[in-house]
Amino acid sequence: MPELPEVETIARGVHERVRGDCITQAWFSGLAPLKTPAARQSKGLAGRTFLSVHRTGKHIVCELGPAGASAPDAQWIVHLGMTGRLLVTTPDAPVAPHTHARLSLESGRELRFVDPRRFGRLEFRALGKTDAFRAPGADPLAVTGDEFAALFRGRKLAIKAALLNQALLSGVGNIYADESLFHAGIRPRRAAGRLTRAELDRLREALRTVLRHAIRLGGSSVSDYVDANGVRGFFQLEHCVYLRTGEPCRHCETPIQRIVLAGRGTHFCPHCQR
DNA sequence: CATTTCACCTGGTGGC
DNA sequence: TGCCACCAGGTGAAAT
Repeated sequence: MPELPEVETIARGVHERVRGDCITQAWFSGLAPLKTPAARQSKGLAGRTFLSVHRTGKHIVCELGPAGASAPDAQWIVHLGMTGRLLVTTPDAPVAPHTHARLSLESGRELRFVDPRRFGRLEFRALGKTDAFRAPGADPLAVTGDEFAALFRGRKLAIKAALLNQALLSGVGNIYADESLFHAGIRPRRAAGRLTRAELDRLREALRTVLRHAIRLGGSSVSDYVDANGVRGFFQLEHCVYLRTGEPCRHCETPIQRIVLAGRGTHFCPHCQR
């Protein structure tokens, strides 16, 4: 489900609702997709307070510590995979199928992780023992033009595949790769290293514009994505190519084409993108 | 090494 | 209605 704009929306929502709240108890289902064993997560989470929650790449990073502390001494890192949701609820709210984590909070609310396909990941890090979490790739909203161009230099793979590589850029997924390539007028199969500097500048600008616009609209709700409060996003209404196979291009009316690239459905306008 | 393919899961949709 | 093929926001391991 979630790419940078969706993860950003969820992280902001969770931050607003749980900051300053202390975790009294943590429960995990037997099938929970865990990077850290359940016992260690439960023990580490209980008694710690949410100091802040933010996004890094597609990861939601919860900074944890003693109540009122200025610096965190632990992190809870949530990756939502394809179908993960992070929801703040009342404790009596019905428990959705595939709920894999429930964190009871001192305020009486719960933070719940729901993930039908279990492609997500939950990780607990005690800082000092482990380094603070860092996304491997550059942030597409902060990267400079020179840095952006350098990411793709000499690479033979398709630009779409390069955009999806989190070690290069962190946060771009299938929707926003397709949408930004459309806005930059670039075919997804073009070799990344063969793009001109002007094209790369256009692509970086398209990414920034599309991602920021999507964040403003609360992300894309393609099937069932919702934010921390259970509210859907609206950016799916702005999609120009993603999941619009056969429909007319919004600029030139040419039917949108679908190919498979890097194992993912890839959508583009054969007329507007060269 | 860089790049590609596939497995990991459940659920929704559309054709027959 | 049922069955089946195919598709879906991601990513890491294995293969090339």
